Amino acid sequence: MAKIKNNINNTKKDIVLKNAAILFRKKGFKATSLRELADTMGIEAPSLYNHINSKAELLHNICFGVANDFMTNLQAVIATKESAVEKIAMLIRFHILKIYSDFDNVFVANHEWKQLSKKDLSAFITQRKDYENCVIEIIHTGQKNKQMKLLNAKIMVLTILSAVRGLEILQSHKNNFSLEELQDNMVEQLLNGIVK
Amino acid sequence: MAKIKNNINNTKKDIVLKNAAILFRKKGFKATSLRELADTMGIEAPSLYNHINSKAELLHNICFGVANDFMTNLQAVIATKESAVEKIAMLIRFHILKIYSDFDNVFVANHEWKQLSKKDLSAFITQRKDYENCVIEIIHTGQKNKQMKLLNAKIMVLTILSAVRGLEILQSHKNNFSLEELQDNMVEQLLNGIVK
DNA sequence: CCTACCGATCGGTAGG
DNA sequence: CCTACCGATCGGTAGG
Repeated sequence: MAKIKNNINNTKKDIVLKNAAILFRKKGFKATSLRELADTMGIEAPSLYNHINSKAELLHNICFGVANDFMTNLQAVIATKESAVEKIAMLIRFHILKIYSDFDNVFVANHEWKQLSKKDLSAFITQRKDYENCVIEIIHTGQKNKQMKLLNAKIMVLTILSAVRGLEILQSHKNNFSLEELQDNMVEQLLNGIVK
Repeated sequence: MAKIKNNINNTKKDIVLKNAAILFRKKGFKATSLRELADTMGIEAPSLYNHINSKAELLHNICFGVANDFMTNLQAVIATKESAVEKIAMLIRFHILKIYSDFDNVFVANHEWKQLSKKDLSAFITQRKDYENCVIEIIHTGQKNKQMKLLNAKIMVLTILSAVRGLEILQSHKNNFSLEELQDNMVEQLLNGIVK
């Protein structure tokens, strides 16, 4: 009988990936052993190799999975007819949505990518750079259209991405405010500031 | 002859700490071995123990050193007679100054603190929480004085601290803009936004 | 999916 | 500051 794959976590490999993301997020990639990971599934460490090829592969799948999600969304946002300001708002909202709904994977991609293998690492950095350059382009458009201030566009993007990527404290605050409240407040602050 | 200690990097322990910060920043705490660290000084690993007591002690000193710097500055800022808005601007400027002038230590404190020993970890988290609560208090004052918008104060602080703490990409951009430009742009964006 | 086990590497100690 | 070495743990393999 052939196994039916779908996008929900149900293959064994998906479960391994999900549990790996949780452990990598809590303890870090290097500090997580495959024995611990196997423990979360009630199996022995060598049995993991029926589902994966290496520990590095787990981090690879998590980091590039997240990176692809963001890149896909970015391209969809760029393709819309919205204004530059609205596009930036959409990006901020998506970052917060993702970290809210897919916390472990996003956190690991944001904090553990340095542990990727040498080859993966350079590909990941390139993808990040591409992402940032696309956002800078949006800002440039907004500045040409006189929608946005003539601040340094690189710094503007660094600030926005740094703010949305670094929301590590979120988990403990998750009960304090809803997704919408977080999105609305952060979009308002990053676009229009906090001073009256 | 007694050794004369001063605040500049010149005792052997200071050199160990400085080199440790560089390695921890580049590779992560767990991924850095004491043998590598010893290599940077041209000595063998066991010789490190003439200057330190454990690997954990290195991370402890880095993280709490940075945390104390920020806490000291925060108290100085709070003690001034400046407005709430100006106080927040001062905090943002200090964060950027520190990450600019003391990059390795600040980066490690921001990204590797989860690897602290259990006891250190809870103390560090408490100190962070205290810091955030103090900043929230400043925001509340600004809101009461009608200087600041009535956005969620916790989210405002999370956003500001996330933005200044996550400036990891800074090192590669260090030649692209000066400290003052980075400070001015980020203060303007975080306080007044990027939309005209 | 298991048991048995490997070579490598780790933080750290003993003793000088 | 060194050499010699330790027990523990790691990612991963062999073989069933």
